[in-house]
Amino acid sequence: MKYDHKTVEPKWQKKWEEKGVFYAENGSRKPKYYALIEFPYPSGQGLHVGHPRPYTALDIVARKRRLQGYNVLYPIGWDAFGLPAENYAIKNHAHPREFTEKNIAHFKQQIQSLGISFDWSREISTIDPDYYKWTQWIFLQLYKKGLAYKKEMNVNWCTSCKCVLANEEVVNGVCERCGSEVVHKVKSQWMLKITEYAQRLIDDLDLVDYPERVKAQQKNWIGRSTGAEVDFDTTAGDKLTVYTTRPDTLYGATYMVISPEHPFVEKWADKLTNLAAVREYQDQAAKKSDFERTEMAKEKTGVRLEGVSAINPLTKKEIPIFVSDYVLVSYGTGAIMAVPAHDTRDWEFARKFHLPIIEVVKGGNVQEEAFTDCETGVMVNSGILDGLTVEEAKKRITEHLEETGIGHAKVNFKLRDWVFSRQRYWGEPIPMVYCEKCGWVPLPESELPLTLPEVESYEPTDNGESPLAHMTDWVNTTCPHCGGPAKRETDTMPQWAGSSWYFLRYMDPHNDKAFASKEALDYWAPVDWYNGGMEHTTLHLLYSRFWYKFLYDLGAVPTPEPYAKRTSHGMILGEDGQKMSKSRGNVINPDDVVDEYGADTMRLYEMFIGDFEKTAPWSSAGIKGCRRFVERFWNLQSLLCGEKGIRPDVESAFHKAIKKVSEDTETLKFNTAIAALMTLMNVVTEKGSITKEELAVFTLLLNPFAPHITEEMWEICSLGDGMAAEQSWPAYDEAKCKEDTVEIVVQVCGKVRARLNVPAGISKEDALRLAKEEEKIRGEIAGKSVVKEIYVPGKLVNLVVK
RNA sequence: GCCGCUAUGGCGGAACUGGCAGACGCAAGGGACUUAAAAUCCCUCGGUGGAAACACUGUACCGGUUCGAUUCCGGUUAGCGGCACCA
Repeated sequence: MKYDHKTVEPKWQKKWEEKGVFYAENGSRKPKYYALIEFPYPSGQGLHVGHPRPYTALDIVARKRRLQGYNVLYPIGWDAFGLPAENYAIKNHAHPREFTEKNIAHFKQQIQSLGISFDWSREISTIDPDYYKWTQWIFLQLYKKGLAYKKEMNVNWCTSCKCVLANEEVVNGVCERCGSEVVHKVKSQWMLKITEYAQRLIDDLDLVDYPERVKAQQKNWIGRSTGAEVDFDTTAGDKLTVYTTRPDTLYGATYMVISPEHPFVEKWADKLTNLAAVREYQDQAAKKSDFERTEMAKEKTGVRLEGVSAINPLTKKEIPIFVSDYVLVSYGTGAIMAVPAHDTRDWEFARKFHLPIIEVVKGGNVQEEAFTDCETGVMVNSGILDGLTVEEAKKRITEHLEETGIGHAKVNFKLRDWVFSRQRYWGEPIPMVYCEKCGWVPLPESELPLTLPEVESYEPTDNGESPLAHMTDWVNTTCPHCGGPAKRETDTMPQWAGSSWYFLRYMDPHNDKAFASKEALDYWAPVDWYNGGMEHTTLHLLYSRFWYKFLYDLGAVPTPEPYAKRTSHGMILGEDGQKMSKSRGNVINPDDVVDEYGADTMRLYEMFIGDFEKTAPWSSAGIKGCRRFVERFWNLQSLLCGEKGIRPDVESAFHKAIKKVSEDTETLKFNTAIAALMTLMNVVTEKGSITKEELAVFTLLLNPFAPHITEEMWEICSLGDGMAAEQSWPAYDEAKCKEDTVEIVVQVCGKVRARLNVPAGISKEDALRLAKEEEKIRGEIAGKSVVKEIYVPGKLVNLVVK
């Protein structure tokens, strides 16, 4: 009796859809459960075998929750704006929308063939004007609260995409997407003040259940540090303010450095006797790309500002000021006090420029290398601080700075504001208008959505303007404020905009009065379980937490954090252990797998492949093993016998399996859950028969993993009323998970010497007595004295002899 | 350099809270069925010695704690991910 997945799988997919079994209900009185996967970007390549891994994992959770009586929301949509569609459009003179919609249709058909229990009635797409109306609406709220602003700034510019990038999108000095060189350009950009939320984005990680590595990465990225700002007097008269995390080393500051972009260079121009050399250095620094700047990091460079010097506020000594690109304009005050004895970079610089190195923390040899240890040292050469530990000195000096007005304690973050404009067509238009008289004016909310106009050319311009800039009819408008002539913003939003709030739209996707109703938000928020890739930790995950917190402050959402629990899946590699790619020729197409083995086998295999959180190589032999399991399950119907109920000799096997599967599906251990089902299969086939009740339990346990074959089994064996998907999750009895007799191990001095079969509840005394009576053990302990007896209930006896 | 993580058979991987290392699956070898093959079923399967019972040994490496360590502690090595001149 061969199992034919090609007729069974489409049959059930159709039935589920017709009956709407997976539709979530708003306003239900049942407890809710919201499971979420990252909505895909519908690329031209179609579905990858990596996609079904997280989809199946949360599908198992969602299906199990439904069987447990929850009203489950498990939605999907499309993150459909994005560069590939625009590039395709440029190349083929087609509209990016057509291309994207074709891809969506393809993705949808592929995903539906996997039997994932998504609620398709809530499908959304970020390119839908009814959707991006609310993306624009949120932007307007940010603007109204002063969290969106336009600023001339030095931005990352991808030379190939001809577009600015957020800091998060620059990886090793090149464009994250295309790998091309990234250079600096001064441009006027819309910015979002994510820095305003830096502290809360760290603090509220305590409220959520995320993997430690995700929390650590976000904290790292936000980069909080504590220290002090200190004012140094200069011979030019101006105070030069620096930020330092080591105010304790202030007595050791022997020179200062400002970044090449620091405004004081301009301010002091007429006082500098070597202005030409300084200008030359600034020009060189400006020309360097991020990549070059990182490469050059090995060798320190710089120029002294001749004609101006600073005064160390504690030692009152005059110290030189340098300009060097090892100081970044964007962090702290763009200027530092250099303490070569206790900072590696300052030490290198001091060595190169023959500057004095003064030890202020004892413990190392500062002529050999910088001593940066904060734990062991004691302060020296430091006036009021002498004899204190570093920690004490930090506290003492900060008090002193505040008393004398020289400085104050200060917290700094590495996190930068979010560059929000893109010089591209295929994104949400930014709903802002520029009026000569009124400046930037937001579009009235009643005019949303501001839709994308049809253009003829999608080619971005070399001067850095969006293709929309050519659309004079669209660009020229009237000022909503004064009614005079005005121009629209022609930059669009980044792809991260639509994905920063999509999970809220699923709660109430057809609402035209609000992004979601209060009732829907109160019922569904927060997301109970959100699974997604590690690569989004400092991008999407951080951005969406920021937007959600902003909405929380507006009173628009009910909880401080959007996602109660976050997990991450590992990638699926090619059979050769390499990342799948066309050029390596190791790509597995999910359509082929579904066609040959069926969706159930594919799902089981992707869950059985290994630790869910780790990468795992595809194995075509491995998937055959899962197909074998599916067929063995199918053949259980031939073992059906006339007996009733769950029979005593297999009862504990069933209860153990229910327990194991129930628990493991909650902790991402899908591989061992399936192993438990395989073990149960071995027990049943060994026994050679199965009752209807036993088969019903088996079928329900397997249902979340392999939904199609289990529905078919449920139906043809008449295992109960309705569909398998409409039943209740099997319950186990802890007492019945235990066997009547257990095998305990008898060790002598920690080495296994015998095994005993004893009744499960045996007492310590009986176990020890039986162990000592055992033939083998008697021999081992004869003539020796037992100095210690250890008994671990139901597991082992250990006799320590001398 | 900093932060986080990992290391177990031929392979993917199990092992609760310190208690039988290698569950489950794959591959391999042997056998049954078959004219043959596929499929299916049965047996073996970390290493060394042994016909076998069994013994010794074994979870990257060195050391420690413990009756007992894959698990805890200290150190080393290798690999993965993130950040990186952030003062």
